[in-house]
Amino acid sequence: MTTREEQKNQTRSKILKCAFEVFSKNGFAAPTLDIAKAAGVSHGTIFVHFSTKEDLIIQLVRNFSFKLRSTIIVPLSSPKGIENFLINYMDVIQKNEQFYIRLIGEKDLLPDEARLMFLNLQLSNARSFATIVKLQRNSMKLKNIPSTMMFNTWIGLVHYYLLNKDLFSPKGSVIKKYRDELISTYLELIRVQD
Amino acid sequence: MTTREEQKNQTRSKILKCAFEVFSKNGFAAPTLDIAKAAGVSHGTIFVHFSTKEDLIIQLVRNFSFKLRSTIIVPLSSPKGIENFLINYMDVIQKNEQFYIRLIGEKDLLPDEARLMFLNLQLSNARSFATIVKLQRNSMKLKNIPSTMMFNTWIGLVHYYLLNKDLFSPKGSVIKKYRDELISTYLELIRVQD
Amino acid sequence: MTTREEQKNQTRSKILKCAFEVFSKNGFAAPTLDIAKAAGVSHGTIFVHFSTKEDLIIQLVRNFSFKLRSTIIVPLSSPKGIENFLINYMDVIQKNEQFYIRLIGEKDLLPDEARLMFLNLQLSNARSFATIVKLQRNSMKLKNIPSTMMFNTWIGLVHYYLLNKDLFSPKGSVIKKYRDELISTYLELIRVQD
Amino acid sequence: MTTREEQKNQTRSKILKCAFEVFSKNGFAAPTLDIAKAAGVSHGTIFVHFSTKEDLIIQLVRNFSFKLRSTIIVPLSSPKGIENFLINYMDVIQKNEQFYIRLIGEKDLLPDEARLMFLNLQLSNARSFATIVKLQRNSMKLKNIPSTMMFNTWIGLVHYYLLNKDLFSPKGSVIKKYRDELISTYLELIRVQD
DNA sequence: AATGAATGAGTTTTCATTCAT
DNA sequence: TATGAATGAAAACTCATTCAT
Repeated sequence: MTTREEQKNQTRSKILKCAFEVFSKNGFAAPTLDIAKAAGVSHGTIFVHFSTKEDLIIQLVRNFSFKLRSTIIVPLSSPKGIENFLINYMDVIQKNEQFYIRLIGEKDLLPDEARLMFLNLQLSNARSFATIVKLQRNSMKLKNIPSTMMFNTWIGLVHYYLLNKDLFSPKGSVIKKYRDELISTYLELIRVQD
Repeated sequence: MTTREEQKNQTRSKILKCAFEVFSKNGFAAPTLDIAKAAGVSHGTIFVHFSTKEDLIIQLVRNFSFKLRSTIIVPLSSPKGIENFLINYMDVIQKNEQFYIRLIGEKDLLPDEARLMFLNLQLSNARSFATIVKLQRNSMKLKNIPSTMMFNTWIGLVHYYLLNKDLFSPKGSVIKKYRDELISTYLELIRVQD
Repeated sequence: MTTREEQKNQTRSKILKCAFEVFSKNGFAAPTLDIAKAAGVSHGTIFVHFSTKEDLIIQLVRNFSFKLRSTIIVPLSSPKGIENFLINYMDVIQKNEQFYIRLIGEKDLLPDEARLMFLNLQLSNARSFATIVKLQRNSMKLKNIPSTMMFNTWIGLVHYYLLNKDLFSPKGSVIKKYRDELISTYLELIRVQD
Repeated sequence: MTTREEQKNQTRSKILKCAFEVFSKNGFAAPTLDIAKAAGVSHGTIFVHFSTKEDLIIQLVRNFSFKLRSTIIVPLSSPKGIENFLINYMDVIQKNEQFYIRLIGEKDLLPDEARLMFLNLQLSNARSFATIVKLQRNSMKLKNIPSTMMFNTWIGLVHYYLLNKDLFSPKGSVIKKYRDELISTYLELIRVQD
């Protein structure tokens, strides 16, 4: 890679990084000029690397999905498979809580392609979860509920807390504050009591 | 009421009705001009009846909260109290599904006053639910989970389906399609199995 | 005059009175709606009595000019003619200080006709003053200066204080505060010292 | 300075110049769109260079005050100090007569900052004048009048002519037409005659 | 005569995007 | 490749004036 190309990549990365931060903080309606300022590049430079604001968002969501996908561990045959999955899931989200909140909260502002990618990520997670649940049914008596529903209940609960962060945890991370309570509640719910 | 007043009220109602529809369809960022067009009045007329766009939204949310409040029945001492509450809850939401979705999905675009009103409505519902749950514990064995968490799980699940309506039910009402499944799943989860 | 006509006149007077007050307080750019509210009549009523806002202002200035004209006394053959004129002039202005300030300060917002009327008033005053000066020259040694200039110096000084009321007397009347100082300064200036 | 910067400065200057002309001609209530048209730039361009209309006015008044300040000469120890000051004062005003008239006539439309700057300029001039008067008292017998009053009489007279330009000199410059008469009248007034 | 709801042209400001340098 | 000045299409809101009642 030539020096020129390297520098180009660096600029591009810088923009992506700063866009991530600006959008996390101010939402996807934040002006592209703010991103340029944050990245220390000119306004026009953004459009050298990304044809439109939509394109920038798409790349951002693509990277984000990829990162999440590669971070979410699916502990297939563990006896505590579900719990481990949930713990890991929470940790992953917590690391990019603000951006994740924007993603689920401003879904309708996203370009179609970005929305689809994020959707696919969730579907993929749902499938992973379903697999784990299936395996876990052996070692743990679970409520007789379709695994889709099981996942949706979980993700619904988590998203509810995330979207109402200002209510539940205005200052710090919601996930950090409620992680354990959410997990234990959920596990309690899906378990058949003896 | 004189004819003049009637006509004024009609215009006001027409604007409110059309604003409700336009916001339901396009979100709260929809231009006031679109509402004027939909209502068949001039742009200026909107500001004769509502001092600002924010004011219009506040009135809209006020009416909506009031309607919901007066429609949500709280069947205190029924043996099927929880189930009846949930059925009723779903029916009420279903009637204004689109607007409800905008309300929870574009929370951050709302004027403070509107956000607070809607928040209070949800808190009020949470309290009603808690009361019912307490009573129901006698006639039905329930999971040993704080009633707040019980409500949040329910509302999280429902909101998740609403916010992902395009995924679950792109054409018709999500609630109509999933009402029974959501209720039965939820009841199954909170019940202690024998 | 029939009762009907009486009432009509009353409404008209009420509007004129309130317009005078509103314009005094907020300037001629004040909305006609504010005047209607102050007068306790409907917005449309204003345009029943005055075809346009300009027309209303014209009537207002006409009345005002008339009132001033009839209040300004021209003490022709007094030995203290000039001084008496100045004292009276100040008193007359002071009674409607705010409106007078608007008139000289927002001259360019006035309809042509109104501007002309107010101009004529000032010309008439200038002529009166010239006459007095001529008579006074007998009993008092005055600077050898054209009487037009004498008047303009006086009115310039007074208007300067009026237009900078916020500087000279932000709370109460400027004229009240500076009347004596302005008069004595002026008299000192025009007198030939021995 | 690069070509780019030069061009930017040119646009900025062009806007300032045209704003100066448009405001001079139509007053500060003139629409920003008119300025854009006069400058041959798009409406948005104005707001690239000036964050708000108020900001534009502030810059304009700042430049104007600066120009006036640097042009007004204070001939301290001259035997004809006062006369020279007045001549120079008139010349300076004459160069930007229209704008100066708007400034004193639409004072209340100005942003606070602009009003303050122009006020300070006048105060500064008043102080200069006071100094000159003090020195001149040696070489010329002057009326026994506070120097503040001396300045106010002068500026009152000049402003009166300026504000009534349409009366005194509808076509050309008032100052040009009346400069000498105003100065000689004023000098005659403040002098003690022997 | 009085009402007051409705009109619509006019105003400032924002911001993604373009393009000459 | 990067720059950043310039663009122009919105968007919310104001207010004198009209007209059916």
